[in-house]
This record gives sequence, structure tokens and C-alpha cells, in this order.
Amino acid sequence: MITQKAKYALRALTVLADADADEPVMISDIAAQQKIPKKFLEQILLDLKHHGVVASRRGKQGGYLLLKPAHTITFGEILRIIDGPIAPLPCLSITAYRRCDDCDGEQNCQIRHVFAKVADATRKVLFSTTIADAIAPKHSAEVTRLLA
Amino acid sequence: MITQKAKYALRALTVLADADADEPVMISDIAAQQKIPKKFLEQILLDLKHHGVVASRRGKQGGYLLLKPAHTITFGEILRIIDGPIAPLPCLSITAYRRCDDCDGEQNCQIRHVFAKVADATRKVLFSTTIADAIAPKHSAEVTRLLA
DNA sequence: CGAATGTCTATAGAAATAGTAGAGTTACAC
DNA sequence: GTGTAACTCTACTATTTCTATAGACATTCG
Repeated sequence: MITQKAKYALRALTVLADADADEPVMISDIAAQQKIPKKFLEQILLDLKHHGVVASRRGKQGGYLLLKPAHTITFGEILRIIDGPIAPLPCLSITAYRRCDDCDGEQNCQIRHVFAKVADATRKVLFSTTIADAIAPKHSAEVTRLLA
Repeated sequence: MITQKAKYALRALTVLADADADEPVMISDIAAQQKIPKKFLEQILLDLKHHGVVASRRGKQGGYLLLKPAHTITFGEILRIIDGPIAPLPCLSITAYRRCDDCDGEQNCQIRHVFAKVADATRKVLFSTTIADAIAPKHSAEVTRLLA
């Protein structure tokens, strides 16, 4: 299961992707439109900002906007930022590798082989699907094919 | 990430699969061999027993054994028992479906479409890989093909 | 009988999740 | 140049989940 926070993040990004590229969208508007607790959303967007996904303008007429085109923002990228590693086992994580202290010998680990396949399959989907695909489902098959 | 508990469960099952089909293996032996806290493993095996995966014998010369052949016990089945739903979203779970209260209209949910693909890909691997595959990695490709 | 083994329930500490609170900073409008 | 509407940042909290541990009980074999 992905966290609620990740779901909020992805939905917030679809709102930004739907908006004019140069028109900031206020946190309150995103929160209202997607039924996200406003203060919680603040944290999420700030996090995304610190990771270079979105930009913000302060003060009146402020708000958030995408820092790069929607079709370059993948689901996998966002999930990594919000929920952490994609991999089902620490010893299979690309970004946060950690040895399993209870299994000796990764080559021999009977579990690892199976979950390596799971991780591959999951990554294939998550990193070939973008925010742009999400807001234009009709288009997604085509984009997926282009990125394959 | 799968839980430590699920990892323990899968590893314990590989031990049972490796043993003689009619020779019960003691909890202590499994725990020692796989470095699993014994009392924790007790709970896990009991849980697996209640779900019809393993059987047990009490008293001296007691222990646990598989209730069905190793090649019929899938990773997905075990993960469901120990960790719960496979699906990344409650509204995509087969065994524990729950409506997302914040998204109105599942057909329109932009997130759901993507994670449905993730769920499919994950299930494909998890339910076509068995404990038998885990203990005989060389054989796994063939079995996977047969089950496909 | 008695010792070895599984059964069951309860408890507990640590971490993660899902928020909430509030003081601070910036920038536009007037 | 002031006020106010917005984002920024840190801290706090309640709830749940995870990872065990403890101990009394039941069963079986020798």
C-alpha cells in the first residue's frame, strides 16, 4: 500500500499539470479541489519543492507550479520522494540500499530472487508513467510505448 | 517494503520445503537455521497453520510440516496472510476492497488507473512464484512458464 | 510421570502515519 | 509603506502498525 500522503502528492500534481504552466495555483485551491487537509498539503508541496519537482511564488497571487513538464514527472520519482524506496526489500533498493542483517549471502537469498522480479515489474510501470499520462488516460498507452 | 514478519514466514516455509515431507521440523530448528526470534516465529507459524498452509504435531518429536506441496504455495498467498492486501491502493484490493473516501468516482480516478497496472504486474510475479521455485532457483523459469 | 514441544493471549517499546498548531517570511495591492 | 494574503518551517500529538517478549496452558512421547 502506498501512503495517503503519496496519494495526495500525486493528485496535487495532476492539479498543477491541469493548470496553466505560468499560473500559480494556491494551496487552498488544490486542497479544496482534491479534498486534502490544507496544512498537510503544505508539507507535501514543500517537500516536492525541496526535491525540485515544483516551484512556488510567495505572497499575494502566489501558489505552486510545476518546475518541469508533466510528461517528465514519473510516478516512481514522486513515490520515492514521499514514501521512500520502491523496492520490497531493503537489499533491493536502488536509492536506499541496506544489507539484510539476517540473510547471509545475497546471491543465496531465496527470497531476494523473487522480489527482484517484483521490483523490476513495479519499476517498469512506475517510471514509464507520468503525471501527464494520469491527466490524459487516453494518451497514456502511446506515451508508454514511446518511453519503452 | 514487505514486513520482516513476511520475510520470516517465507524463509520458514523454505526450510519446511527442504525437509522430508513427513518429518516435522521443530520451531527451534527453523529459528536457529534462519536467525528468526523463536517466540516471534511461533506466532507466524501458528498464523500459517490457521490459514491451512502448514500442519503441526505437538509434544516430543513434534514440529511443523507443509500441508500441501511446495510448488502449490505461492508467494502472493503468504504475503496476503502475513502482510495483508497486495494492492497498492485499498480500492484495488481483491481480498480487502475498500472505497477511497477522498476520490469520487473510481472510473475517473487518475491515480487508480496507474496503480491498477502496478497491482497487475506485481500479482503476476507473486502468484506465479512458489516456495518450490525459491528453493530451486534454476528451476523457477520453467515453472513460471508452465503456470503462465 | 515428566520433559519437550506446540498453543494462545496479553503486553510493550519503537517507529511510522496522518495530521494539527503556530510563529515566521515574503510579496503584491493599495 | 502598510496590510494582508500567501508560502515556510519546526514542533507537537494521537493513532496505528511493527517487532517482538512473557508466561500460562495443552498435548504427546518415552
